[in-house]
Amino acid sequence: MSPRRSDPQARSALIDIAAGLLAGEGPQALSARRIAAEAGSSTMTVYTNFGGMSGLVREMVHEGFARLETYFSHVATTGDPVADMAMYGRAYRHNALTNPHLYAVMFGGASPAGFSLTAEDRQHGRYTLSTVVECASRCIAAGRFRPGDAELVAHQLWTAVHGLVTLELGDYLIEPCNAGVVFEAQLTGLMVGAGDTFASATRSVGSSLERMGKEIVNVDPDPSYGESPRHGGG
Amino acid sequence: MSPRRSDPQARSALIDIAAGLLAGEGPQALSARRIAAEAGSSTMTVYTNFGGMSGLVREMVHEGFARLETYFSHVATTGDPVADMAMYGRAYRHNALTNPHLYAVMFGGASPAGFSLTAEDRQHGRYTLSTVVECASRCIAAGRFRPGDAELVAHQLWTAVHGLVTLELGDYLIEPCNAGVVFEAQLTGLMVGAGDTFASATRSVGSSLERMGKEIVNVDPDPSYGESPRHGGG
DNA sequence: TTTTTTACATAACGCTGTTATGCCAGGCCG
DNA sequence: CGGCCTGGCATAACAGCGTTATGTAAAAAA
Repeated sequence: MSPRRSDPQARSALIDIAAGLLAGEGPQALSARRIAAEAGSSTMTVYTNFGGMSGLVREMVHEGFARLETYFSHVATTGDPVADMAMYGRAYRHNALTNPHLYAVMFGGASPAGFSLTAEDRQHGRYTLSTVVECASRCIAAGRFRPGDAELVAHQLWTAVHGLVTLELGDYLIEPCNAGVVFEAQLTGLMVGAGDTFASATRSVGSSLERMGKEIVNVDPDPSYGESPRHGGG
Repeated sequence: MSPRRSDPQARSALIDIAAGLLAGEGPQALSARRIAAEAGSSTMTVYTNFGGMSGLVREMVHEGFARLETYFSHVATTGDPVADMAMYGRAYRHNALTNPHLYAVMFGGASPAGFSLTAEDRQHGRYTLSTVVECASRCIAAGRFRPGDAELVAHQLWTAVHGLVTLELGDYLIEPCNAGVVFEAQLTGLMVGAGDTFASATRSVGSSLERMGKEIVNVDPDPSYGESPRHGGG
């Protein structure tokens, strides 16, 4: 139509269109032809601007993390680090529920078949959680969480909330196990589990935990199905 | 080649081939043509036996849950329900790490673009966790977990472990946050969070939790990106 | 103004799931 | 035994995908 040269807004325009398509019609609408048609151009624009669909999806993932960071930045510091932490959890879930398809692209790989994130992309995403790590540090410093690695605690919270959100988006959580109820219970349980009662509680629970071996890893119901030997035994 | 009629083993043979392809070469090898070529037949076999790729993928999901159930059945009952529960968690993670691609298909939707599970499929998968629910009941009955809904507790554990496993498979967890370390810490924290120390711990933590409002859900950094109004507030 | 760069449109390649057509081996019935 | 008929499978085609080669024309550079 109007082939203007070096249009700096072309990139963000395409990203916006792709985001709208993803939000409105789901992942299957994320095709180069569809995006180009929506933008009134040909599929080549995707390649000149992003080098291919992977590049565009990558930008959308960054956009997704940017939105998450925006939500995080809107969490008001209450002075109570534990309360702040729970708010970060709620913000995380709210972001995922508000942008379900985008969240699926970020973590679930609901994108063009052969797409996979770069290590740098994952690093970028993990960096978004530095806010949570800092909050965990504050919780520990305030004596509300037991002394330990703040990053470890933050990862515990992250993985737990991520798991619930993922299953919630996949419609795996149904009544009467309301996702919101499970979420709030999860939040409380995580705070308690990370809390200062840990040491005493470990006395009653940990003894059983230590009794457990790991012989389960030797059980292989059908070795012929064995996939890549990824399981290193952690 | 040898067009034998009504071969009841054709289905499982195709499933086996598909599972092997998925395990060996990843999700992108899961194509009707590839499977047919591997089976020495044409793509029509996929349609006569499964009605399409979705049907075959569905069967593979069932296969995945069957493997998980097998692992669960190999968890020896130690007499300590909390220890058993932790073992279920380890079995769950072990199954996911042993069959990473299959696990991704089960929950991540790493399958043909437009594929989605039926409500019955999810019900089927959830049924696999009834073992964990029973174990939670035993934990509660033994006074090791605080009184409450066993299904709720089981779902908490499930979502937490699932989240960690998902991020681990997606290479989102890196050193020094070793996934195994996070996992064991998560297990312990979950047991403590669900434990009988909950009531007392809530006294110190819950007060802050109750102070939190939910005003975060009103923050919308960029409404133009708003996706489907899925967020019902749980 | 002339040259070069470069973004884009067009068309094609190889791939995907899916479907219509036709063949041909079985089971069934006369 | 011979003819019919059902149905699984192979072949080929259709629509769509990501990607790429080629050509064109406009913007930047000389």
